[in-house]
Amino acid sequence: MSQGGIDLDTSLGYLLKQASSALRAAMEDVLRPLGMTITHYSCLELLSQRPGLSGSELARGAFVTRQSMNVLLQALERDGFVTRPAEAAVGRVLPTQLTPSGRRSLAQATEAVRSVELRMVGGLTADERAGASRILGSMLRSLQEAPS
Amino acid sequence: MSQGGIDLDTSLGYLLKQASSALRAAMEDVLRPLGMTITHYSCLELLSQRPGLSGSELARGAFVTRQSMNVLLQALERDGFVTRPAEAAVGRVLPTQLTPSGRRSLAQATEAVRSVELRMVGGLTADERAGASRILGSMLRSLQEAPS
DNA sequence: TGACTCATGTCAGTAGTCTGACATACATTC
DNA sequence: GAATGTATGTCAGACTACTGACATGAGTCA
Repeated sequence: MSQGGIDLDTSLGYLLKQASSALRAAMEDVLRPLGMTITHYSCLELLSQRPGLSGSELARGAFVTRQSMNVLLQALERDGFVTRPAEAAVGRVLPTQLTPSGRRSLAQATEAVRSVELRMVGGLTADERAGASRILGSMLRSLQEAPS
Repeated sequence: MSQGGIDLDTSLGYLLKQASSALRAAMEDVLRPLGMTITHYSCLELLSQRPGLSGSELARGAFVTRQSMNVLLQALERDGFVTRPAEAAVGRVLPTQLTPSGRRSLAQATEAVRSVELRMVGGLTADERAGASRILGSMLRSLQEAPS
């Protein structure tokens, strides 16, 4: 039987949460002037790199439920940033595409987010960045395994 | 002028978000059977290690607003997990304490969360854990600096 | 002392996300 | 072919955490 709690000063989990929270706050700060939320930006960025993604796939990529993504997609479609076919060609999947307007909107946001990411890794060497990538990947895979 | 978006496959920011999201999901999975949310657990764990913290300090430690923490504290007080003086001894600060009941409730949650953290760092060597701590700390400090 | 700034606790309203539910379409299995 | 399981899109309601706002108390400085 272990004694005592989890030492927050040395816990990797708590540090991970701190870093992630700071990143989220920094991204919100630069996206707010553009009238964009993080989920909003994530959706456009995903569509830019993987055109034709379905709503469910976008939801997984942006770390929200497909219901939440659906609400966002309807707004983005209404505002002319994305297009979806009225009916599914196969199954129920509705492949989504960026419009030119959506691409323009994304371009500003990408620059803003890039500046945040550059600031975040600014103090790291190339080796440290590679190490961070490898270690975070290992932590991610371990967490995704079946719980003991 | 930079061209193209942010490559999600190599972005440290996206990887950080993935890892944090997986950690959150894993913690929710083990805390749900105990009828506890992450914020709920975080509040108790903070109080265990730093008795007498104010609501605002707890909010910062748990990464929520002081308004949200206030709602939670009122519920925890009502249910007998924490106690707060009816009036502030100095300023407006209401120092919060765990009750024995709160301590018992926390003990189970701590074990559950510890198992998640152990699984997360299970594939890492001691050197890698130290490296992760140093690198995440650097990223956190960089993000907390004034925006360029 | 008085003006100013800052931090805290709290109330109210709002926005974003979640859970629950249902219908539909494909894949797998017997 | 029928049954089952899995994945998707969507609607509705509930909930969580947020922003905005206000009052109060302490510290700072002229």
